Amino acid sequence: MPPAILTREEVVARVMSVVRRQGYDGASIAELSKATGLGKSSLYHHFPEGKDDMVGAVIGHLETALEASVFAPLRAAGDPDARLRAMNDELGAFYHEGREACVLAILGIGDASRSFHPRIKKIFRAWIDAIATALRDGGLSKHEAQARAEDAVVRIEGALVLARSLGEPAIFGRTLKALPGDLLRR
Amino acid sequence: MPPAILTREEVVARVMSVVRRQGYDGASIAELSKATGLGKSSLYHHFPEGKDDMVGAVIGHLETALEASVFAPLRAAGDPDARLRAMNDELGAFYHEGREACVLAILGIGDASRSFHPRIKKIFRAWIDAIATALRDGGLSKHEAQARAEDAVVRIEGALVLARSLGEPAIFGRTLKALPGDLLRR
DNA sequence: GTCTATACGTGGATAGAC
DNA sequence: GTCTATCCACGTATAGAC
Repeated sequence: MPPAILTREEVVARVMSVVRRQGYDGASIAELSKATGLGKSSLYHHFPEGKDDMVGAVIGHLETALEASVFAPLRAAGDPDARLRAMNDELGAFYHEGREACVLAILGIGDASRSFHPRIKKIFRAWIDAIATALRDGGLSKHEAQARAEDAVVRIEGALVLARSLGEPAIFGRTLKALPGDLLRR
Repeated sequence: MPPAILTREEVVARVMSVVRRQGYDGASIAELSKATGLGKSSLYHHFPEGKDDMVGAVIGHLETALEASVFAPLRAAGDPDARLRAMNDELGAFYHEGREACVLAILGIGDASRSFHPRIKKIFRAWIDAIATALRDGGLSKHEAQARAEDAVVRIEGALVLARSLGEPAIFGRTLKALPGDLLRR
């Protein structure tokens, strides 16, 4: 196979796609090889520590991608309601309007991938804090902003679970749509 | 090993416990054997179709247990607020106050256990419908009751995801506590 | 950087004695 | 109903040629 058709980013994206659907244990090296178009040995060349390395790269991607496209805009200046709606747009795309599961949830729920929990935890914390910042700018008290931000992530994650479990992606869209108003209500 | 120390129910409960923590693919037969105290062959004696049979029994248990302890009480006569609080009590115990993950979510999110999706779906639907019944009795319109009931399950599942991902079981308790008031608000 | 070939453990599942 | 022993496929990972 010709060298380097895919960039590392694209490879990581495809690994993520498999982990999303199959979970950590279900994402076999053979599957990842097929999904990336790289032979097993090529995968090990790029990720010397093996599977943990591959999944770790996925988390690394999430850390930077979510920070750039979701968290930073939530903390930036501007109308809080608009910032929340911008988050919704990014999430809608990221989760394919509710058709794709959340890697954070898949890795966060189980004991299997416990070594990743600290990083998963940090991402969720950063997300909650970023939403809370927007809500404070919307005039809510520090305490109320934190509580509602937590509830926001709860609802987003829950909507993804239910959307996939029921085979009704629309649940995710409905949940997102209600968020800005509910969160900023006084 | 002496015969029949555990009833079938207890065996199924232990299988559930492993699936909850390890997921479908992560729950190996060896692990299930250890958790139940039954040798591999004994497990296959009780569940001739193998792993799918074991997990299927877990779902069967959930179907009857949730119906009896959660759904039926939600639909029964009585004060709607009290019925919702009774649900909370059951859920608190069932999920060990947020320390245990939801088997329905674990099996519902991924593609691995796709054959179980129809049954998972039915359970979630029954849950939403039962909550909606309580909310209609609380004076909400059919449409509003259905929408809020869906949101209730969204929040419960999301709270379980976040509680485990953050290692903060208390998130689950807080979410449950807010539910009855939020759902019945006019 | 990619490949083929392979090592070695563990996966799910079965045979057959007791 | 339980056990020991075993089967074979597939899991992760590595060796070494190109």
